[in-house]
Amino acid sequence: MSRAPFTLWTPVHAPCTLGIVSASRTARSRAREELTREIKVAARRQLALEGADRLSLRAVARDLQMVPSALYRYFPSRDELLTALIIEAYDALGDAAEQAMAGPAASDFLGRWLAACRAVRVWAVQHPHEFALVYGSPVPGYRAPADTIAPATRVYLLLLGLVNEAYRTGRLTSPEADPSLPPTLGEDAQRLLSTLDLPGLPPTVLIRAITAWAQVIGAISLELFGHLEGAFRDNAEFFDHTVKLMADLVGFPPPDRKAPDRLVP
Amino acid sequence: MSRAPFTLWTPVHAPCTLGIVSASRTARSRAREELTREIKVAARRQLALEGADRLSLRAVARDLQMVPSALYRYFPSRDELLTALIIEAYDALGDAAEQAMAGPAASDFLGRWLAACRAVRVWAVQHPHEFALVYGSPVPGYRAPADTIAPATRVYLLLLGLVNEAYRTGRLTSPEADPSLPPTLGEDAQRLLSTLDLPGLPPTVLIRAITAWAQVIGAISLELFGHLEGAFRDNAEFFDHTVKLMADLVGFPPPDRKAPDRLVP
DNA sequence: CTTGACAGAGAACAGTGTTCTCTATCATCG
DNA sequence: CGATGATAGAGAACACTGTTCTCTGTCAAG
Repeated sequence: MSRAPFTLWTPVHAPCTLGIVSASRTARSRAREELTREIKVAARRQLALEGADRLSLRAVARDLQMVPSALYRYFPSRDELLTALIIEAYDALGDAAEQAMAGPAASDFLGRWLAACRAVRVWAVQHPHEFALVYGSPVPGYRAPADTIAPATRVYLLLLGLVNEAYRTGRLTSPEADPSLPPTLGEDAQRLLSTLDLPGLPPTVLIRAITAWAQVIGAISLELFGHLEGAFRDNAEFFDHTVKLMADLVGFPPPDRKAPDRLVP
Repeated sequence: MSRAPFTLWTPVHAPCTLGIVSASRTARSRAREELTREIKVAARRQLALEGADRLSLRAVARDLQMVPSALYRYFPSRDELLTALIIEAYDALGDAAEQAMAGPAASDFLGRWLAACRAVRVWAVQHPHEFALVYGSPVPGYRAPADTIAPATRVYLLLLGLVNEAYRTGRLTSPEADPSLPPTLGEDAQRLLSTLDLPGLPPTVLIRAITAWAQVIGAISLELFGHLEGAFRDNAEFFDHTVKLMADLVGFPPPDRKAPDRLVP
Protein backbone atom coordinates (compact mmCIF):
# COMPACT_ATOMS: atom_id res chain seq x y z
CA MET A 1 0.00 0.00 0.00
CA SER A 2 1.51 3.27 -1.06
CA ARG A 3 1.65 6.02 1.48
CA ALA A 4 0.14 9.34 0.63
CA PRO A 5 2.36 12.34 1.36
CA PHE A 6 2.36 12.78 5.08
CA THR A 7 0.31 15.51 6.66
CA LEU A 8 0.13 15.86 10.39
CA TRP A 9 -3.51 15.60 11.05
CA THR A 10 -5.21 18.84 11.94
CA PRO A 11 -8.91 19.63 11.82
CA VAL A 12 -9.82 21.63 8.76
CA HIS A 13 -11.29 24.58 10.58
CA ALA A 14 -9.40 24.30 13.82
CA PRO A 15 -8.78 27.54 15.68
CA CYS A 16 -5.24 28.82 15.86
CA THR A 17 -3.36 26.87 18.48
CA LEU A 18 -0.07 28.73 18.32
CA GLY A 19 1.29 30.21 21.50
CA ILE A 20 -0.37 29.92 24.88
CA VAL A 21 -3.78 31.19 23.83
CA SER A 22 -5.75 29.07 26.27
CA ALA A 23 -8.41 31.67 26.95
CA SER A 24 -10.08 31.44 23.57
CA ARG A 25 -10.08 27.67 23.92
CA THR A 26 -13.47 26.30 23.10
CA ALA A 27 -14.69 23.32 25.09
CA ARG A 28 -14.84 21.18 22.00
CA SER A 29 -11.26 21.74 20.92
CA ARG A 30 -10.17 21.25 24.49
CA ALA A 31 -11.86 17.87 24.59
CA ARG A 32 -10.34 17.15 21.24
CA GLU A 33 -6.80 17.73 22.45
CA GLU A 34 -7.39 15.68 25.55
CA LEU A 35 -8.80 12.76 23.60
CA THR A 36 -5.96 12.96 21.13
CA ARG A 37 -3.57 12.61 24.04
CA GLU A 38 -5.54 9.74 25.54
CA ILE A 39 -5.54 7.90 22.25
CA LYS A 40 -1.79 8.23 22.07
CA VAL A 41 -1.19 7.01 25.60
CA ALA A 42 -3.50 4.05 25.04
CA ALA A 43 -1.71 3.28 21.80
CA ARG A 44 1.67 3.63 23.44
CA ARG A 45 0.61 1.29 26.21
CA GLN A 46 -0.41 -1.32 23.69
CA LEU A 47 2.75 -0.69 21.69
CA ALA A 48 4.87 -1.36 24.75
CA LEU A 49 3.03 -4.59 25.42
CA GLU A 50 2.70 -6.10 21.98
CA GLY A 51 4.98 -4.30 19.55
CA ALA A 52 4.23 -2.10 16.60
CA ASP A 53 2.90 -4.72 14.24
CA ARG A 54 0.44 -5.99 16.82
CA LEU A 55 -0.83 -2.51 17.58
CA SER A 56 -4.52 -2.61 16.77
CA LEU A 57 -6.70 0.43 16.22
CA ARG A 58 -9.71 -1.51 17.36
CA ALA A 59 -7.96 -2.50 20.55
CA VAL A 60 -7.13 1.06 21.51
CA ALA A 61 -10.71 2.00 20.63
CA ARG A 62 -11.94 -0.71 22.98
CA ASP A 63 -9.55 0.53 25.61
CA LEU A 64 -11.10 3.98 25.40
CA GLN A 65 -14.65 2.60 25.11
CA MET A 66 -14.99 4.08 21.68
CA VAL A 67 -16.11 2.64 18.41
CA PRO A 68 -13.26 2.07 15.93
CA SER A 69 -14.51 4.52 13.37
CA ALA A 70 -14.47 7.31 15.94
CA LEU A 71 -10.69 7.16 16.03
CA TYR A 72 -10.63 8.38 12.48
CA ARG A 73 -11.77 11.80 13.68
CA TYR A 74 -8.37 12.08 15.34
CA PHE A 75 -5.98 10.13 13.17
CA PRO A 76 -6.69 9.53 9.51
CA SER A 77 -5.09 6.11 9.55
CA ARG A 78 -3.22 3.64 11.67
CA ASP A 79 0.02 4.69 10.04
CA GLU A 80 -0.47 8.29 11.11
CA LEU A 81 -1.10 7.20 14.66
CA LEU A 82 2.15 5.25 14.54
CA THR A 83 3.88 8.30 13.12
CA ALA A 84 2.66 10.35 16.07
CA LEU A 85 4.06 7.69 18.39
CA ILE A 86 7.37 7.80 16.52
CA ILE A 87 7.62 11.54 17.03
CA GLU A 88 6.84 11.18 20.72
CA ALA A 89 9.43 8.44 21.03
CA TYR A 90 12.09 10.63 19.47
CA ASP A 91 11.18 13.36 21.88
CA ALA A 92 11.30 11.08 24.90
CA LEU A 93 14.69 9.82 23.80
CA GLY A 94 15.92 13.34 23.33
CA ASP A 95 14.67 14.33 26.76
CA ALA A 96 16.42 11.39 28.37
CA ALA A 97 19.72 12.14 26.69
CA GLU A 98 19.53 15.85 27.37
CA GLN A 99 18.76 15.35 31.01
CA ALA A 100 21.55 12.82 31.45
CA MET A 101 24.05 15.07 29.73
CA ALA A 102 23.31 17.82 32.21
CA GLY A 103 24.57 15.62 35.04
CA PRO A 104 28.36 15.78 34.86
CA ALA A 105 30.35 18.98 35.04
CA ALA A 106 30.24 21.03 31.88
CA SER A 107 33.97 20.59 31.37
CA ASP A 108 33.80 16.81 31.73
CA PHE A 109 33.23 16.05 28.08
CA LEU A 110 33.95 12.36 28.29
CA GLY A 111 31.58 12.08 31.22
CA ARG A 112 28.82 13.92 29.39
CA TRP A 113 29.32 11.79 26.29
CA LEU A 114 29.15 8.66 28.38
CA ALA A 115 26.10 9.84 30.30
CA ALA A 116 24.18 10.70 27.15
CA CYS A 117 24.98 7.41 25.43
CA ARG A 118 24.10 5.47 28.54
CA ALA A 119 20.80 7.30 28.77
CA VAL A 120 20.02 6.41 25.18
CA ARG A 121 20.68 2.75 25.88
CA VAL A 122 18.73 2.72 29.13
CA TRP A 123 15.77 4.34 27.43
CA ALA A 124 16.00 1.79 24.64
CA VAL A 125 16.13 -1.13 27.06
CA GLN A 126 13.16 0.24 28.95
CA HIS A 127 11.20 0.95 25.77
CA PRO A 128 12.36 -1.74 23.36
CA HIS A 129 9.36 -1.57 21.07
CA GLU A 130 9.55 2.18 20.82
CA PHE A 131 13.25 1.97 20.06
CA ALA A 132 12.47 -0.62 17.41
CA LEU A 133 9.86 1.73 16.02
CA VAL A 134 12.34 4.53 15.50
CA TYR A 135 15.69 2.81 14.92
CA GLY A 136 14.56 -0.63 13.83
CA SER A 137 12.88 -1.30 10.55
CA PRO A 138 10.25 1.32 9.88
CA VAL A 139 6.90 -0.39 10.11
CA PRO A 140 4.53 2.10 8.47
CA GLY A 141 5.49 2.03 4.87
CA TYR A 142 9.14 2.14 4.04
CA ARG A 143 10.26 5.75 4.11
CA ALA A 144 10.07 8.00 7.11
CA PRO A 145 7.49 10.74 6.72
CA ALA A 146 8.90 14.23 6.61
CA ASP A 147 7.63 15.25 10.02
CA THR A 148 9.70 12.63 11.78
CA ILE A 149 13.10 13.71 10.53
CA ALA A 150 13.19 16.89 12.56
CA PRO A 151 12.64 15.25 15.99
CA ALA A 152 14.87 12.39 14.86
CA THR A 153 17.88 14.65 14.66
CA ARG A 154 17.57 15.84 18.24
CA VAL A 155 19.76 13.31 20.07
CA TYR A 156 22.12 13.38 17.20
CA LEU A 157 22.47 17.15 17.32
CA LEU A 158 22.91 17.02 21.07
CA LEU A 159 25.95 14.77 20.76
CA LEU A 160 27.33 16.74 17.85
CA GLY A 161 26.99 19.90 19.91
CA LEU A 162 29.02 18.28 22.63
CA VAL A 163 31.74 17.36 20.18
CA ASN A 164 31.76 20.88 18.84
CA GLU A 165 31.93 22.36 22.31
CA ALA A 166 34.85 20.13 23.22
CA TYR A 167 36.60 21.08 20.04
CA ARG A 168 36.08 24.78 20.48
CA THR A 169 37.50 24.67 23.99
CA GLY A 170 40.48 22.69 22.80
CA ARG A 171 39.58 19.55 24.68
CA LEU A 172 39.51 17.27 21.68
CA THR A 173 42.66 15.25 21.02
CA SER A 174 43.57 14.98 17.38
CA PRO A 175 43.75 11.45 16.05
CA GLU A 176 47.18 10.27 15.09
CA ALA A 177 47.32 10.12 11.29
CA ASP A 178 43.71 10.74 10.42
CA PRO A 179 43.03 9.31 6.99
CA SER A 180 41.88 12.10 4.71
CA LEU A 181 38.34 12.02 3.43
CA PRO A 182 37.63 11.25 -0.21
CA PRO A 183 36.63 14.40 -2.11
CA THR A 184 32.86 14.02 -2.35
CA LEU A 185 32.60 12.81 1.24
CA GLY A 186 34.62 15.80 2.35
CA GLU A 187 32.34 18.17 0.46
CA ASP A 188 29.27 16.57 1.93
CA ALA A 189 30.75 16.87 5.40
CA GLN A 190 31.52 20.54 4.80
CA ARG A 191 27.98 21.13 3.59
CA LEU A 192 26.59 19.31 6.62
CA LEU A 193 28.74 21.40 8.93
CA SER A 194 27.44 24.63 7.48
CA THR A 195 23.80 23.56 7.53
CA LEU A 196 24.23 22.33 11.09
CA ASP A 197 25.84 25.65 11.95
CA LEU A 198 29.05 24.11 13.25
CA PRO A 199 31.65 26.14 11.39
CA GLY A 200 35.24 25.38 12.12
CA LEU A 201 34.71 21.78 13.16
CA PRO A 202 36.97 19.64 10.96
CA PRO A 203 35.07 17.39 8.55
CA THR A 204 37.01 14.38 9.74
CA VAL A 205 35.78 14.98 13.27
CA LEU A 206 32.20 15.16 12.03
CA ILE A 207 32.58 11.89 10.19
CA ARG A 208 34.11 10.27 13.26
CA ALA A 209 31.22 11.51 15.37
CA ILE A 210 28.65 10.08 12.97
CA THR A 211 30.62 6.86 12.93
CA ALA A 212 30.47 6.73 16.70
CA TRP A 213 26.77 7.44 16.69
CA ALA A 214 26.21 4.61 14.24
CA GLN A 215 28.16 2.37 16.58
CA VAL A 216 25.98 3.33 19.53
CA ILE A 217 22.81 2.57 17.58
CA GLY A 218 24.33 -0.64 16.30
CA ALA A 219 25.34 -1.85 19.74
CA ILE A 220 21.89 -1.15 21.13
CA SER A 221 20.26 -2.82 18.15
CA LEU A 222 22.37 -5.92 18.52
CA GLU A 223 21.47 -6.15 22.18
CA LEU A 224 17.76 -5.45 21.85
CA PHE A 225 17.19 -7.59 18.79
CA GLY A 226 18.80 -10.64 20.31
CA HIS A 227 22.14 -10.77 18.55
CA LEU A 228 24.11 -10.59 21.78
CA GLU A 229 22.09 -13.33 23.45
CA GLY A 230 24.30 -15.32 25.77
CA ALA A 231 27.41 -13.30 25.06
CA PHE A 232 27.68 -11.01 28.06
CA ARG A 233 26.24 -11.26 31.52
CA ASP A 234 26.08 -7.50 31.80
CA ASN A 235 25.27 -5.84 28.53
CA ALA A 236 25.55 -2.42 30.09
CA GLU A 237 29.19 -3.12 30.84
CA PHE A 238 29.88 -4.11 27.27
CA PHE A 239 28.03 -1.06 26.03
CA ASP A 240 30.00 1.22 28.30
CA HIS A 241 33.23 -0.16 26.97
CA THR A 242 32.27 0.29 23.34
CA VAL A 243 31.12 3.81 24.07
CA LYS A 244 34.48 4.58 25.61
CA LEU A 245 36.21 3.17 22.55
CA MET A 246 34.07 5.43 20.40
CA ALA A 247 34.76 8.41 22.64
CA ASP A 248 38.42 7.77 22.05
CA LEU A 249 37.76 7.58 18.32
CA VAL A 250 36.05 10.95 18.36
CA GLY A 251 38.85 12.41 20.44
CA PHE A 252 37.41 12.90 23.89
CA PRO A 253 40.45 12.68 26.15
CA PRO A 254 40.59 9.78 28.60
CA PRO A 255 40.43 10.97 32.21
CA ASP A 256 43.78 9.53 33.32
CA ARG A 257 46.00 10.86 30.59
CA LYS A 258 46.73 14.55 30.35
CA ALA A 259 45.27 15.53 27.00
CA PRO A 260 48.36 15.37 24.78
CA ASP A 261 48.29 17.13 21.45
CA ARG A 262 45.31 19.38 21.01
CA LEU A 263 43.75 20.69 17.91
CA VAL A 264 43.83 24.45 17.62
CA PRO A 265 40.30 25.83 17.58
CA MET B 1 0.10 -13.66 20.83
CA SER B 2 2.60 -15.86 22.61
CA ARG B 3 4.89 -17.94 20.50
CA ALA B 4 5.07 -21.64 21.12
CA PRO B 5 8.59 -23.02 21.44
CA PHE B 6 10.03 -23.08 17.98
CA THR B 7 10.28 -26.33 16.09
CA LEU B 8 11.48 -26.40 12.53
CA TRP B 9 8.61 -27.98 10.77
CA THR B 10 9.15 -31.52 9.69
CA PRO B 11 6.51 -34.08 8.73
CA VAL B 12 5.84 -36.50 11.54
CA HIS B 13 6.68 -39.61 9.61
CA ALA B 14 9.04 -38.17 7.07
CA PRO B 15 11.75 -40.48 5.78
CA CYS B 16 15.31 -39.75 6.72
CA THR B 17 16.59 -36.88 4.63
CA LEU B 18 20.14 -36.84 5.87
CA GLY B 19 22.93 -37.02 3.38
CA ILE B 20 22.42 -37.34 -0.36
CA VAL B 21 20.04 -40.28 -0.23
CA SER B 22 18.10 -39.27 -3.31
CA ALA B 23 17.44 -42.82 -4.45
CA SER B 24 15.02 -43.70 -1.69
CA ARG B 25 13.21 -40.44 -2.37
CA THR B 26 9.53 -41.06 -2.71
CA ALA B 27 7.63 -38.97 -5.22
CA ARG B 28 5.50 -37.46 -2.51
CA SER B 29 8.35 -36.26 -0.35
CA ARG B 30 10.09 -34.98 -3.45
CA ALA B 31 7.04 -32.92 -4.36
CA ARG B 32 6.89 -31.82 -0.78
CA GLU B 33 10.42 -30.44 -0.80
CA GLU B 34 9.85 -28.73 -4.09
CA LEU B 35 6.65 -27.09 -2.93
CA THR B 36 8.30 -26.04 0.31
CA ARG B 37 10.95 -24.32 -1.75
CA GLU B 38 8.38 -22.72 -4.03
CA ILE B 39 6.46 -21.39 -1.06
CA LYS B 40 9.62 -19.83 0.26
CA VAL B 41 10.56 -18.19 -3.02
CA ALA B 42 7.05 -16.83 -3.44
CA ALA B 43 7.12 -15.55 0.11
CA ARG B 44 10.54 -14.03 -0.39
CA ARG B 45 9.35 -12.31 -3.53
CA GLN B 46 6.46 -10.79 -1.68
CA LEU B 47 8.73 -9.90 1.23
CA ALA B 48 11.04 -8.01 -1.09
CA LEU B 49 8.13 -6.11 -2.58
CA GLU B 50 6.08 -5.25 0.46
CA GLY B 51 8.07 -5.85 3.60
CA ALA B 52 7.67 -8.36 6.37
CA ASP B 53 4.56 -6.96 7.98
CA ARG B 54 2.73 -6.88 4.67
CA LEU B 55 3.67 -10.48 3.88
CA SER B 56 0.38 -12.29 3.53
CA LEU B 57 -0.05 -16.04 3.66
CA ARG B 58 -3.12 -15.78 1.50
CA ALA B 59 -1.23 -13.78 -1.11
CA VAL B 60 1.52 -16.38 -1.43
CA ALA B 61 -1.18 -19.04 -1.59
CA ARG B 62 -2.81 -17.12 -4.44
CA ASP B 63 0.55 -16.79 -6.10
CA LEU B 64 0.93 -20.55 -6.07
CA GLN B 65 -2.72 -21.15 -6.98
CA MET B 66 -3.28 -22.87 -3.70
CA VAL B 67 -5.92 -22.46 -1.06
CA PRO B 68 -4.62 -20.74 2.09
CA SER B 69 -5.20 -23.69 4.37
CA ALA B 70 -3.02 -25.86 2.18
CA LEU B 71 0.03 -23.84 3.21
CA TYR B 72 -0.40 -25.15 6.72
CA ARG B 73 0.75 -28.56 5.55
CA TYR B 74 4.16 -26.97 5.01
CA PHE B 75 4.46 -24.26 7.63
CA PRO B 76 2.48 -24.41 10.83
CA SER B 77 2.08 -20.65 10.98
CA ARG B 78 3.01 -17.42 9.30
CA ASP B 79 5.67 -16.85 11.93
CA GLU B 80 7.39 -20.10 11.07
CA LEU B 81 7.42 -19.19 7.41
CA LEU B 82 9.04 -15.89 8.35
CA THR B 83 11.54 -17.78 10.48
CA ALA B 84 12.47 -19.91 7.48
CA LEU B 85 12.98 -16.73 5.47
CA ILE B 86 15.14 -15.33 8.25
CA ILE B 87 17.37 -18.37 8.17
CA GLU B 88 17.68 -18.16 4.40
CA ALA B 89 18.51 -14.48 4.64
CA TYR B 90 21.29 -15.17 7.11
CA ASP B 91 22.66 -17.76 4.77
CA ALA B 92 22.52 -15.49 1.76
CA LEU B 93 24.29 -12.80 3.72
CA GLY B 94 26.92 -15.27 4.86
CA ASP B 95 27.44 -16.45 1.29
CA ALA B 96 27.88 -12.91 0.04
CA ALA B 97 30.42 -12.05 2.71
CA GLU B 98 32.32 -15.28 2.31
CA GLN B 99 32.57 -14.93 -1.43
CA ALA B 100 33.70 -11.32 -1.21
CA MET B 101 36.31 -12.15 1.37
CA ALA B 102 37.86 -14.68 -0.98
CA GLY B 103 38.62 -11.91 -3.46
CA PRO B 104 41.72 -10.16 -2.12
CA ALA B 105 44.99 -11.93 -1.43
CA ALA B 106 44.96 -14.01 1.73
CA SER B 107 47.62 -11.81 3.30
CA ASP B 108 45.71 -8.60 2.58
CA PHE B 109 43.77 -8.54 5.80
CA LEU B 110 42.56 -4.99 5.51
CA GLY B 111 41.38 -5.68 1.99
CA ARG B 112 39.52 -8.80 3.04
CA TRP B 113 37.91 -6.97 5.95
CA LEU B 114 36.83 -4.18 3.65
CA ALA B 115 35.54 -6.56 1.00
CA ALA B 116 33.46 -8.52 3.49
CA CYS B 117 31.94 -5.44 5.07
CA ARG B 118 31.19 -3.94 1.70
CA ALA B 119 29.51 -7.15 0.64
CA VAL B 120 27.34 -7.07 3.73
CA ARG B 121 26.25 -3.54 2.96
CA VAL B 122 25.64 -4.22 -0.71
CA TRP B 123 23.54 -7.24 0.13
CA ALA B 124 21.59 -5.16 2.64
CA VAL B 125 20.98 -2.38 0.13
CA GLN B 126 19.82 -4.88 -2.44
CA HIS B 127 17.64 -6.74 0.05
CA PRO B 128 16.49 -4.04 2.47
CA HIS B 129 13.45 -5.89 3.73
CA GLU B 130 15.41 -9.04 4.35
CA PHE B 131 18.07 -7.08 6.18
CA ALA B 132 15.34 -5.45 8.23
CA LEU B 133 13.98 -8.89 8.97
CA VAL B 134 17.23 -10.12 10.46
CA TYR B 135 18.91 -7.01 11.87
CA GLY B 136 15.94 -4.72 12.27
CA SER B 137 13.26 -5.22 14.83
CA PRO B 138 12.24 -8.87 14.90
CA VAL B 139 8.72 -9.05 13.53
CA PRO B 140 7.54 -12.51 14.54
CA GLY B 141 7.17 -12.26 18.26
CA TYR B 142 9.91 -10.59 20.14
CA ARG B 143 12.63 -13.16 20.74
CA ALA B 144 14.55 -14.90 18.04
CA PRO B 145 13.72 -18.60 17.84
CA ALA B 146 16.56 -20.92 18.69
CA ASP B 147 17.09 -22.16 15.14
CA THR B 148 18.01 -18.72 13.88
CA ILE B 149 20.92 -18.05 16.17
CA ALA B 150 23.20 -20.59 14.54
CA PRO B 151 22.98 -19.17 10.99
CA ALA B 152 23.03 -15.69 12.49
CA THR B 153 26.54 -16.15 13.77
CA ARG B 154 27.96 -17.02 10.39
CA VAL B 155 29.03 -13.59 9.08
CA TYR B 156 30.11 -12.71 12.53
CA LEU B 157 32.32 -15.77 12.85
CA LEU B 158 33.74 -15.12 9.41
CA LEU B 159 34.99 -11.68 10.43
CA LEU B 160 36.22 -12.94 13.78
CA GLY B 161 38.14 -15.67 11.99
CA LEU B 162 39.81 -13.02 9.88
CA VAL B 163 40.81 -11.07 12.95
CA ASN B 164 42.18 -14.20 14.54
CA GLU B 165 44.12 -15.10 11.42
CA ALA B 166 45.65 -11.64 11.25
CA TYR B 167 46.58 -11.84 14.89
CA ARG B 168 48.13 -15.27 14.61
CA THR B 169 50.30 -14.17 11.72
CA GLY B 170 51.38 -11.07 13.57
CA ARG B 171 49.62 -8.66 11.25
CA LEU B 172 47.53 -6.98 13.90
CA THR B 173 48.88 -3.73 15.32
CA SER B 174 48.39 -3.32 19.01
CA PRO B 175 46.35 -0.32 20.02
CA GLU B 176 48.21 2.36 21.87
CA ALA B 177 47.12 2.24 25.51
CA ASP B 178 44.24 -0.20 25.28
CA PRO B 179 41.96 0.41 28.22
CA SER B 180 41.71 -2.74 30.28
CA LEU B 181 38.41 -4.57 30.39
CA PRO B 182 36.36 -4.55 33.58
CA PRO B 183 36.54 -7.92 35.35
CA THR B 184 33.22 -9.52 34.39
CA LEU B 185 33.49 -8.31 30.81
CA GLY B 186 36.96 -9.77 30.62
CA GLU B 187 35.72 -13.10 31.93
CA ASP B 188 32.88 -13.15 29.46
CA ALA B 189 35.28 -12.37 26.65
CA GLN B 190 37.55 -15.20 27.75
CA ARG B 191 34.62 -17.58 27.87
CA LEU B 192 33.50 -16.47 24.43
CA LEU B 193 36.99 -17.00 23.07
CA SER B 194 37.12 -20.55 24.32
CA THR B 195 33.64 -21.45 23.08
CA LEU B 196 34.45 -19.89 19.72
CA ASP B 197 37.68 -21.85 19.67
CA LEU B 198 39.90 -18.82 19.28
CA PRO B 199 42.46 -19.41 22.01
CA GLY B 200 45.22 -16.90 22.35
CA LEU B 201 43.31 -13.99 20.90
CA PRO B 202 43.41 -11.19 23.48
CA PRO B 203 40.01 -10.41 25.00
CA THR B 204 40.43 -6.73 24.22
CA VAL B 205 40.79 -7.56 20.53
CA LEU B 206 37.62 -9.64 20.65
CA ILE B 207 35.73 -6.77 22.23
CA ARG B 208 37.08 -4.37 19.65
CA ALA B 209 36.00 -6.68 16.87
CA ILE B 210 32.49 -6.95 18.26
CA THR B 211 32.44 -3.19 18.62
CA ALA B 212 33.43 -2.84 14.98
CA TRP B 213 30.76 -5.31 13.93
CA ALA B 214 28.14 -3.36 15.84
CA GLN B 215 29.30 -0.25 14.03
CA VAL B 216 28.92 -1.92 10.65
CA ILE B 217 25.38 -3.03 11.47
CA GLY B 218 24.61 0.40 12.89
CA ALA B 219 25.87 2.24 9.83
CA ILE B 220 23.84 0.03 7.51
CA SER B 221 20.78 0.40 9.71
CA LEU B 222 21.05 4.17 9.74
CA GLU B 223 21.32 4.22 5.97
CA LEU B 224 18.56 1.72 5.22
CA PHE B 225 16.11 3.02 7.76
CA GLY B 226 16.33 6.59 6.55
CA HIS B 227 18.46 8.22 9.23
CA LEU B 228 21.12 9.33 6.77
CA GLU B 229 18.61 10.82 4.35
CA GLY B 230 20.10 13.83 2.65
CA ALA B 231 23.42 13.59 4.44
CA PHE B 232 25.70 12.01 1.86
CA ARG B 233 25.46 11.79 -1.88
CA ASP B 234 27.30 8.49 -1.89
CA ASN B 235 26.48 6.38 1.12
CA ALA B 236 28.90 3.71 0.00
CA GLU B 237 31.73 6.19 0.34
CA PHE B 238 30.71 7.09 3.86
CA PHE B 239 30.35 3.43 4.72
CA ASP B 240 33.78 2.65 3.36
CA HIS B 241 35.30 5.34 5.50
CA THR B 242 33.65 4.17 8.70
CA VAL B 243 34.69 0.61 7.93
CA LYS B 244 38.28 1.75 7.57
CA LEU B 245 38.06 3.60 10.86
CA MET B 246 36.80 0.40 12.45
CA ALA B 247 39.53 -1.63 10.79
CA ASP B 248 41.99 0.70 12.40
CA LEU B 249 40.23 0.22 15.72
CA VAL B 250 40.54 -3.54 15.45
CA GLY B 251 44.18 -3.24 14.48
CA PHE B 252 44.32 -4.08 10.79
CA PRO B 253 47.34 -2.19 9.54
CA PRO B 254 46.77 0.59 7.01
CA PRO B 255 48.31 -0.25 3.65
CA ASP B 256 50.67 2.75 3.45
CA ARG B 257 52.34 2.53 6.82
CA LYS B 258 54.72 -0.29 7.60
CA ALA B 259 53.00 -2.14 10.38
CA PRO B 260 54.69 -0.65 13.45
CA ASP B 261 54.51 -2.48 16.73
CA ARG B 262 53.07 -5.93 16.43
CA LEU B 263 51.53 -8.13 19.02
CA VAL B 264 53.38 -11.33 19.63
CA PRO B 265 51.23 -14.28 18.64
C1' DC C 1 -32.08 30.97 16.52
C1' DT C 2 -30.57 29.06 12.75
C1' DT C 3 -26.99 26.97 10.21
C1' DG C 4 -23.11 24.29 9.47
C1' DA C 5 -19.30 21.92 11.16
C1' DC C 6 -18.17 18.33 14.09
C1' DA C 7 -18.16 13.87 17.17
C1' DG C 8 -19.48 9.60 17.59
C1' DA C 9 -22.41 5.28 16.59
C1' DG C 10 -23.26 1.56 13.79
C1' DA C 11 -23.18 -1.19 9.82
C1' DA C 12 -20.67 -2.84 6.15
C1' DC C 13 -16.64 -4.38 3.11
C1' DA C 14 -12.52 -6.45 2.01
C1' DG C 15 -8.87 -8.46 3.83
C1' DT C 16 -6.15 -11.28 7.29
C1' DG C 17 -4.34 -15.79 10.12
C1' DT C 18 -6.03 -20.00 11.54
C1' DT C 19 -8.83 -24.16 12.34
C1' DC C 20 -11.99 -27.32 11.22
C1' DT C 21 -14.04 -31.15 8.20
C1' DC C 22 -14.07 -33.70 4.15
C1' DT C 23 -12.36 -36.17 0.10
C1' DA C 24 -9.06 -37.78 -2.87
C1' DT C 25 -4.30 -39.74 -3.42
C1' DC C 26 -0.19 -41.90 -2.54
C1' DA C 27 3.11 -45.15 0.17
C1' DT C 28 3.50 -49.07 2.68
C1' DC C 29 2.61 -53.66 4.67
C1' DG C 30 0.49 -57.99 4.99
C1' DC D 1 -1.84 -57.05 -5.29
C1' DG D 2 -5.06 -55.08 -2.39
C1' DA D 3 -6.12 -53.11 2.07
C1' DT D 4 -4.83 -49.52 5.34
C1' DG D 5 -3.41 -45.45 7.07
C1' DA D 6 -1.06 -41.27 6.59
C1' DT D 7 -0.96 -37.17 3.83
C1' DA D 8 -2.31 -33.25 0.50
C1' DG D 9 -5.40 -30.23 -0.66
C1' DA D 10 -10.26 -28.05 -0.93
C1' DG D 11 -13.62 -25.49 1.14
C1' DA D 12 -16.16 -23.42 4.68
C1' DA D 13 -16.06 -21.04 8.80
C1' DC D 14 -14.40 -17.99 12.81
C1' DA D 15 -12.49 -14.19 14.85
C1' DC D 16 -10.03 -10.69 13.89
C1' DT D 17 -8.09 -6.43 11.31
C1' DG D 18 -8.14 -1.39 8.86
C1' DT D 19 -11.18 1.52 6.60
C1' DT D 20 -15.32 3.77 4.67
C1' DC D 21 -19.77 4.77 4.52
C1' DT D 22 -24.31 6.76 6.47
C1' DC D 23 -26.83 8.60 10.07
C1' DT D 24 -27.92 11.13 14.26
C1' DG D 25 -27.18 14.16 17.86
C1' DT D 26 -24.37 18.33 19.75
C1' DC D 27 -21.77 22.24 20.10
C1' DA D 28 -20.15 26.93 18.13
C1' DA D 29 -20.69 30.82 15.46
C1' DG D 30 -23.26 34.18 12.35
